[in-house]
Amino acid sequence: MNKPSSNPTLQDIADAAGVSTATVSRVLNSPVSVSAELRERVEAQVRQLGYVRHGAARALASSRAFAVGAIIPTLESAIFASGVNAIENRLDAEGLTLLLAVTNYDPAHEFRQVRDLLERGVDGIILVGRDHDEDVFNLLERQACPFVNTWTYDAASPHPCVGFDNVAAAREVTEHLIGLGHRRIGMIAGIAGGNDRARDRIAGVRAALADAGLELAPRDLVERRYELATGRDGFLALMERQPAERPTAIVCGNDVLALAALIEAGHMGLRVPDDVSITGFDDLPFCEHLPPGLTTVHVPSREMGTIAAEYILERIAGQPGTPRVELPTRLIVRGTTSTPGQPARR
Amino acid sequence: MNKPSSNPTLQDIADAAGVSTATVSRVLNSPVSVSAELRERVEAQVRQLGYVRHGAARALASSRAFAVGAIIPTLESAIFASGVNAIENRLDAEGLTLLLAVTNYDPAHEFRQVRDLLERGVDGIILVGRDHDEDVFNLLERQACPFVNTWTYDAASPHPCVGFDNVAAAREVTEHLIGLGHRRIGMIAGIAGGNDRARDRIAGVRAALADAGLELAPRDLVERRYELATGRDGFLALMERQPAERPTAIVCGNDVLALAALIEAGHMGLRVPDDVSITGFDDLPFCEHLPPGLTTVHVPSREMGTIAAEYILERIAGQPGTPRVELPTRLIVRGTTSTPGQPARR
DNA sequence: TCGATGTTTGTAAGCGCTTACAAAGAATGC
DNA sequence: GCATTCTTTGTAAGCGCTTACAAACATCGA
Repeated sequence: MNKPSSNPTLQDIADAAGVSTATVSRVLNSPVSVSAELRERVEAQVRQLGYVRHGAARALASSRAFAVGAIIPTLESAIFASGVNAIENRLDAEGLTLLLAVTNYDPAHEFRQVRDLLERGVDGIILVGRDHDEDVFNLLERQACPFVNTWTYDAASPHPCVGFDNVAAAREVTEHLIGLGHRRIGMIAGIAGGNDRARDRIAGVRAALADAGLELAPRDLVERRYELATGRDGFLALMERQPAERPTAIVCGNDVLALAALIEAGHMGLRVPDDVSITGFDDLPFCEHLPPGLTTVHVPSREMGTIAAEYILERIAGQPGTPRVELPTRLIVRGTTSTPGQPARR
Repeated sequence: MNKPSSNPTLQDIADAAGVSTATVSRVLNSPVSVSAELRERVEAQVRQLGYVRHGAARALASSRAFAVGAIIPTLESAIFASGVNAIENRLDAEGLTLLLAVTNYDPAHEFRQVRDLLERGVDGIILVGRDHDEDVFNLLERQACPFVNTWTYDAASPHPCVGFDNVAAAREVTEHLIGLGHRRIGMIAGIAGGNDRARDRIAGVRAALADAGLELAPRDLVERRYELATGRDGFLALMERQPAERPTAIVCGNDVLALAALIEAGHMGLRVPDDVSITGFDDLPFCEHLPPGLTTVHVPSREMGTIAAEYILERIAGQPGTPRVELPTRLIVRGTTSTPGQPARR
């Protein structure tokens, strides 16, 4: 409770405990290498003086920041919540701090975030997606900073990634619809520019349709920001035609867009799935609760976060790590999809 | 494109430009104090060599980290998205980085996050709510780190805060319901322990009821985590009684709980607002889209974020700042509330 | 008992930057 | 023209820590 003029330093602890700063440093960083007696004396002083490490000095001397950065596109939805939590848990167990940054889907902002993180000396960086400014990769490589792309898996990518195959997942959803008998399928995609997940999902829908001898007509594809208002607008654009001109099923780029579609369908007086089937992507918590249950793709975010964190930890430890990990997604069929023109299955 | 053995340092730039490290430092930090000629020469080398500042060294030498930390409870909902974005924008304009951390409503975790941020030397910290571990405040004060509580306003608090009066806001919602004729009002609150916002909102409901000579019966109040599953369970607990025994209106601690209530009401075959009125809190984007429109309390998160960031900036600049700022909330009446036993107003 | 080996601790040299201070030169006033 | 002031630049001393290395001491086998 006594207040020194300023924060105590290692030296202060050392003086108070009658040891050298080296010993205090050891007590803090590798306690086993110090005799029990000194260790206790030092720890007592650390507590007594309320010592708080000086991270900058530590980072400078050790050239390790004991932190890993993660840069996610948005805080607007819960998409990244469990992934980020998993990353944090894993890092925390290793004594590392997670530094979280948000880009709001702005590449220039992402570049700045990466640079800021690098300036802070983070030991590794976790990114979302594989579409990043060329400068981002240059910087990362120039600084020899371990990094990994997540939420995407691309065997052909030159960069490490842990995620899933968005093309295959979107293909699976579409095949589900085709299997139900849908022949005219529309899509409300995310904005594809600069967003590989959005682009891959469009490609997956196209591929499935092509396999069935069908196609995604330009007028049946709209791109919208991942928001309710824009999603509703997208649904309206697709469906405000003569019934015969409309798709009978709409694949949405993510669950938010699907929710928007559901809402707008209700607004237009269309029944789901009787009049139109709707699918989402991500399997956010609300999917199972919203009647009639949103058919969607479950994404293994928690696992993805853990594995991404582990990869970075391995790289930090000087090991090569597994640079490309593919995780499975799972189609979750609920109540928003059914045979065209038929009543719901549940 | 030539690759030096390791990252260039200030010294490397200085050598390449034929100036001293002091000059390079000045070019980087206060360009105006350097002659145009030297400045250009230095900037050219900075670009040429791809120089990236060494934040730790900078922090150590200047005892400024050029970063501010923000610690939020969760990433699970969009509640903090706009507030955090606002903080980031404001800090960015000042050349500071936002370091974001998440507690998941765990006080022990919050303490560690604060300590980590302090170790990283952040120049300020923005917290959510005013309920924090005693140790958190001790640490903050001991380190003389500027901080501010947000999402709460308490004139009597010994700590700086910028936010709104949760008691008054919840009171306003309740008065709205009482005004509509409701006499038996139930509440699905957030978990009050360790969460001042949840507690204040309960107090607000109680106060409004008391003013009208009513009360919140113990059986009409349930506390639930802010999740759909738990919220639905809460609604069920309140409503699975004989009609005469049920509240006619349910005040929910936030929009997620209200959405859960809406869903569960549908599930139980209760019409909203005809059979039961429901209110939320936060005014998340979905409120206006979900039919019939959720009556809720609009929270000025963006403004709150900006003002909190500005307060911290002032404190960093050595000024006192305005330590307590109250922002207004706004009751947004939509379709989920009406006279008890009456059809919807829209 | 002695040299070899292992363990614990201390000494001190930086890590890359900022900044007080000094120095040198340019501008100014009288 | 010279003293004074202002502007620009350089010199060098740290900031608080980690860690290679050395030193001191204990342990052990032969």
